[in-house]
Amino acid sequence: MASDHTRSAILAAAERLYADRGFGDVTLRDIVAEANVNLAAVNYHFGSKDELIAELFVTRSIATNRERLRELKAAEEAGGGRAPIEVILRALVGPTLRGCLGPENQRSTAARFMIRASIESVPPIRRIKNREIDHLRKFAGAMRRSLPDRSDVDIYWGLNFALAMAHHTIRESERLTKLSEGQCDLDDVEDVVARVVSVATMALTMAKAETKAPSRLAAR
Amino acid sequence: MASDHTRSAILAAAERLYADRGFGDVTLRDIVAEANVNLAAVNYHFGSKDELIAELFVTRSIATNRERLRELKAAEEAGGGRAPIEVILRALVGPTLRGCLGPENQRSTAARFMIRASIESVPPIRRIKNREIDHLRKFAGAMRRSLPDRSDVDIYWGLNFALAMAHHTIRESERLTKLSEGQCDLDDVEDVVARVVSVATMALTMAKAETKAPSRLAAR
DNA sequence: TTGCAATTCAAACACTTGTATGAAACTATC
DNA sequence: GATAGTTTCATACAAGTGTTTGAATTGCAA
Repeated sequence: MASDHTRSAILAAAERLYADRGFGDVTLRDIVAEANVNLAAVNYHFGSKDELIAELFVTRSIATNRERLRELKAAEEAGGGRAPIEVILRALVGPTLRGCLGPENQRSTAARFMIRASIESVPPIRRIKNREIDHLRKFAGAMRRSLPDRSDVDIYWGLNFALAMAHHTIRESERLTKLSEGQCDLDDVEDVVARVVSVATMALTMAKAETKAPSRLAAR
Repeated sequence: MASDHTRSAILAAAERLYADRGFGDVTLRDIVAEANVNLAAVNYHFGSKDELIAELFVTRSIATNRERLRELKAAEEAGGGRAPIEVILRALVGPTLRGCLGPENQRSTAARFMIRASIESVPPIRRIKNREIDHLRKFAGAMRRSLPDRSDVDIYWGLNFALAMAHHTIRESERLTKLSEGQCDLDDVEDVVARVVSVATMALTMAKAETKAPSRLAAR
């Protein structure tokens, strides 16, 4: 089998470095140094830097999507085709939050890599990313089944806001800690998950009577 | 005064390009081409590329912060020291959303540049960014005055979520449009503002009884 | 006009990037 | 153990980056 030691060493090193420092300032030379392999190995095994990134993203994307869907599926079957909205939202944002926040040694390289990918949107990833929309559509479907009275538009907005809160909290966790002078405990991941899920649930279940009322109350 | 035509042409071109394409793939040569000036002009007038970016960011940061605070101040004075939470939130997220969404010709280069800066977090900007925390603290103060019964932690989380929804919606507007197949109308900016403000208000005013309840309902 | 400082310009520099090359080392099959 | 195919390696390459240089040009004061 030729022991693809080099190949997987490159993949692991690349994922770790990208997760830690972003795509912007990680060079092939950084990666091969971290992986203890020769510079040319990347092009030999993957063809190009972009193809390395693409493979990394595709692999992780499939894995985490399958993981999330499994959780969702289980919840829906347990509820006879309908899962409570909180459970759906928890399946959507829980894994990512748990993988990116909390005690350092419990964080998942994969989750952090995926967050980077969703943030920086480098060309090779942007080309593939449509896949994620189909994935989100499945969640939207489950949400619709869970809340048959809400309009599609409201469902999509709720989904959007849930992802917004989760991703932004991950991205800006340092700023929130600093702003709150440590009062917001981002190491208590389950509390963070609960907060995000709670607000997203409210967004999806509360009446929106006064939503459109004072259009420009504060417009100067 | 020597007619700083070149200087301001560079600033304008850089801001426009950065706003459109991000810091990642805009080179000095792109900027000077857009500004119709010589390549060396950037280093002559600003010292370095990083100092150009820093000046751009500082200028815009001061301006938009002053703008937002003016709106906030006015609202608080009109309410005798306390402004309704909706108005505060609207002052926080309204200008940015209006500047980045809506009809193309109404979008603001400044707002789009600031969003890029808050997303990509390039080194010269990261060094200055502490300033923004002080700015957010002022909003947190107003929110605390508006909702004296809420804990500081809840205030900070509400602030965090409001910014999360606004920024994420801007960043991922294209995806939301695609996901909802056009049903979510991101050109109707006032509707977007209303939705963000509405959810953030709920997050800040609703009781949080069940928040901490089912910690790992869906954990496999 | 003359002189001097500020500005512009074309060109080159030093450096980093991803990629390509061809020889060397290794591995497995006969 | 010789041989063919795979993998590794040091090195070079071409392109792009921000920056520097020193001469040309401009604008303004004496």
